[in-house]
Parts: sequence; C-alpha cells; structure tokens
Amino acid sequence: MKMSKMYIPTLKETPADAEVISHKLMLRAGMMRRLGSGVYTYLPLGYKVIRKFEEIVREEMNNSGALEVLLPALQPVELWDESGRLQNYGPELMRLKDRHNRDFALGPTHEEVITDLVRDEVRSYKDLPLNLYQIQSKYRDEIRPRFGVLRGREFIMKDAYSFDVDEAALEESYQTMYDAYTKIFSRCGLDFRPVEADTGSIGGEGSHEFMVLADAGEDIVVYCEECDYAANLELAKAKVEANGFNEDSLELELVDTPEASTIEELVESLDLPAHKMIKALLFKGEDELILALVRGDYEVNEIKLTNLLDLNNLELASEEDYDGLNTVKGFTGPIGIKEVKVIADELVMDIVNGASGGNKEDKHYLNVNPERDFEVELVGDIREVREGDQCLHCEGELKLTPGIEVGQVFKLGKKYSEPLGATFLDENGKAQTMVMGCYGIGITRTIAATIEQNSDEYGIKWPKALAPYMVEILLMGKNDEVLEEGERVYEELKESGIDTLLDDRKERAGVKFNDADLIGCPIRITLGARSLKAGKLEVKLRQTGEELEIDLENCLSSIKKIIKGLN
RNA sequence: CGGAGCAUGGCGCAGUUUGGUAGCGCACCUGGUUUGGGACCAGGGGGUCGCAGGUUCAAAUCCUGCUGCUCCGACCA
Repeated sequence: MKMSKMYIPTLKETPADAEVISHKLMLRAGMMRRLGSGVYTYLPLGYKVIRKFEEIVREEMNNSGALEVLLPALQPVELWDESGRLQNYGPELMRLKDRHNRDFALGPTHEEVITDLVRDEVRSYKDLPLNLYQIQSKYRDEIRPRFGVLRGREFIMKDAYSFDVDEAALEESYQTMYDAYTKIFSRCGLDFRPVEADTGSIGGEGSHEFMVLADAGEDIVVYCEECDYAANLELAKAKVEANGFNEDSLELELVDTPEASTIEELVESLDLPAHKMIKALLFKGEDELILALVRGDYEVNEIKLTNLLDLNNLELASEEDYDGLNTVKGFTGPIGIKEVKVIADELVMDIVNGASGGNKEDKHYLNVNPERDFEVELVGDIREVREGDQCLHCEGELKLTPGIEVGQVFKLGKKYSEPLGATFLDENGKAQTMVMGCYGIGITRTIAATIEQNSDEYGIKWPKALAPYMVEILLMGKNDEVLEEGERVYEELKESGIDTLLDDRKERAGVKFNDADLIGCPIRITLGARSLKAGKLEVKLRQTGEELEIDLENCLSSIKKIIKGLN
C-alpha cells in the first residue's frame, strides 16, 4: 500500500482522555477513533491488524476442527430467561425494545443462541462432538468502560462452543482448545500464561484464563517460581503453613484499645504481631449476614468466600447491617456476636492466644483461642494469596503480577444444555444431555494487550504476526531515481507476498521517520539518494533498534532472511 | 450507584473570577523558500462556546435544569 493512497491520520499530541499506552498509541497511530464511551471506530490501519489476528485465530480454530458460523448479535430476551441468566447477568446485558415493545438484548456472549440452535438441529450421538465458533462484535453494558479497547462496551470476540456426549469427551475438546489457544498467542509473540480461573457469570466446572503479562492488566496472576502452577488471584491457593505457636493458652481478657481499629494500629497498641490477630469482616449474602475471619496479615478473598458458600452474590455489609448484632463497626469479632454465620479461614484455627474485636467501642479481646472462645460454622480457604506464600505443589514461592485476560476456556458441563434441553440419542436410543464447553478470545483486547507489551516512547513495536505491514519503505527526497527505485523495491516485495507500506508522501524526512516509529512496522527501509549511490538499502528493525545495510541488488532475499529472524 | 472534574473549530488548550468585537498552538487550504529525525515566510478557510430555559441594553462568562464525557471507588470477561 502506498501512504499517499492510504488513510492513516497520526496524531502528534496525545488525546487527553487516554490513560494507558495501548489506548494512546491506537489513537495516535491512526488505528481508531472514539465514537462514544467504550465504543470505537476502527480505521483502515486498525482494522487491518484486527483482520490479521482474526486470520490467525481462524487458522488455528479450523485446524482444531472447529467450524465457523455467524450468530445474531440481536437476541430475544426470552432465551436469557430460559437459561436462568437474566437475573444473574442483569445490568451488564445491553437491553433494547423493538417497535412492538418486545425485549431484546445485544449479545455479550452466545451460549444461549448456540444451544438453541444445536438442540433443534442435533439429534444423534453420531453428530457429536461438534465445535462451532464465531467472530463478531459483542456488547456489554459496562459500569465503567475504560482503558480504550481493553474494557469497551462493544468489542470483537471469538467464541467457540463445543458439544460432547460425556465428560470424558468434553475433557478432550477442552484440551484441544487449550492447545489451540496456546498456539494462537504464541504465534502473536505474546508473553502470556494460562492460569486457573474462576468461572464467574458464565458458570461451569473448570476454567483457564490466558493472561498477557502487562502492567495495565486489571487481573492479578499468581504464579510459582519453581513449578508451572499459575492461577488468577481470585482463586489462587497457597500451602497451609502451621503458625508454630508453642504456648499454653491463657485466660481470655477484654482490654481497652482506644482509637485502634485497623490491624496496624492494633499491632502498635497491643504489641502483638499481625499474624496473631483475627481480622473479622462482615458481609451480606443473599439472605444472611456472614462474618469472615482471616489472620491479621491476610485479606479476605471475596470470590473464594462466595464459592465456598455457593452463593451468587456477596457484598460488604453496610452500616445498617450492624444493627442488632451486638457489635460495633471497627471492633467486630467472633466472640459474643449474634445473628451471623461465622466462617473462618483455615489459618485462623490454630492461632493461640490471639486478639480479636471486642464487639464494644474501643475494646479488644486478648488470648483468644478459636473453638474454646467462639464457634465457627465453616472452615475453609478464604484468604487472598500473598507474594511470597509457599506454592501448594512444590517448595517454590508464589509471585504476583498484573495480567490482561485475552482468552478464557470453560468446561460448562450441562449448565446450559440442561435448562435449554439440548439432548441427543445415544447408541441405545436413550436421550442424553449434551456436555458443553465454551472458549473465548477477545480479539480487540488482544490487539491492545499486544501494544501494552510491545511499545516504547516513540510508538508501537509490532510482532511480525500482527504487524499491519511487515515492511515500511521511506523515500527520502523527491528525485526521480529515488522514486523509481523505491517503487521497484516496493513492487518486488509486494509481489513476493510481503505486506509492504511505501511512504511516498511529500513530507519531510522527520515526519516520515516519526510516523514510521509510531506505526511500528517491524522492518523499516530507508531509501535515499545517498544509499542509492552506494547500491545499498538502509534497514532498521523496530523491535530491537538494530540497523543494517543490505545490497539493493538482491534485497528481496535479504529481507526474507531478516523476516525469518523476527519475533 | 457514591465522590471529583471537564464540555470553546478535527486535536490540545486559553478566555469564565470582574458580562462588552471569540483567541492561541497543532492540523487543513494557496503561494514561495526549504528537504536524512515532527521546517520557515506570507496569505486563507473553518466555531449555534454541549443542550434548554432564565437574568441583563448586552451572556462563552451570572442563575436553574438537563445531557454527554473523563478520573477515583464499588462492580466486572
């Protein structure tokens, strides 16, 4: 493509409302523009990158036996009612009405639609396994869209849905997708990790997220330094280490702790280490209050707590919720509290002579011993893993790092096939419920994640698989020889299938260099009178900054060689 | 939904306190000089000052209401 015929409106100044690198650069490089909150228009350059990535996804999906379909974005709300997700998904669902006042939703995901299709079409076990996928715009009415395309309200996703005869077959489908995802993100040159993940509102029995490691990430990846354990902080587990308190239990004591209600203040005023404190947090479940206990040096992990109690909804209690519990906010503890379900983290249980809230203004208990001094209804793992905790599977230490979720695979089981009645006849002519899996990749989000991981102060540094153009040729000066030679090299590269951009604009050198850095094609060729005289081409690699000269004569083979060596 | 802020040409902003001819930089158009890291000179086009009311001789500026957007939080793939 010739720059003079292309439309790449680069910006010198950074748009004011862009926070993260990918957002700034996608705007500045002329890839996209904002239409409304969380809604973007993709310009030719941005769309070209999207299509490159979609092609990689298509290839790997097709190779793994999945079949591409196109599903409607516009979906009758009844389907969501039928699956039972209408309440659950609630406000995230983008709703609208047609002229007859019928309710519709713009699909945030397509489990219902695909299951509806398959239950009507697939009758026999001979048609299974089946894996259907689609790539299209999806919608989520985000509370707060942000970070450009990383959290938008309209975004492009690839979603695949597998249908199997039983759990064992699902396991195979799941593994196939897991492997395909690993291939896809590897081909993109991304630094990523598959991690164990919570299933959230999609539901199901097991899940992995594919995380691109980047500071802009909204998730926290927990990984082991020694083995390959990795999980989202939402459900990451660590080894239970004994507290090792070798002391006799002492008599319970109520002491004054004026103005001390945080753990730090208590460590100070009670002269007791944080790991001997019992931190108590009051939560509101669906129809009961829950007092969650963790050791003072840990935080409560709400997702673990929610899952342990098998709830759909859990939130921190409000001021009013404390009424009638025989306690005071800021001094809440398990001893003598009423009307609440007490849930303790496993590390709390072997605390000896600890401290807990006195349930009275400015009072705390000392020499608290679980079970002797208070009862616990349920003990489990409800604490958030900390950096440095010991790995559950080996002797290694756990590390925490931010990550961007670019893909997630789920074993759905019968979560949708059951309520929607997706059945088939087995070898014995008996009706069986299909076992499903679903597999998503955020297309536009992956593009942004790639930029988060590949940029510098001058612009984007595309990995070769996603680069809009592999090579950009900059023409220096306007003498005819430069133009002709440039055109010739451009045609030669193009004809051999190398996606090439020719900057033939009547711009000054500095403008071209800066735009080239911003757009970030992996290989930059500078062609001017100077090098032409020497029969050379100047090549600069965007990823490494490496500069080299190649002979003009057989530049094609040199370029091909260079491309092979790129990431 | 709670808190904070913003809305003036395509982009970034000033002007609002103290009401009186809408301005600057970038971008754009024309001509000229330049031409290997975001040139210079001259000329030019483009804005219902977010929307609706109100106060006033006069409103970008003061008052009321609304809308949109951004940030922090809650929430979320």
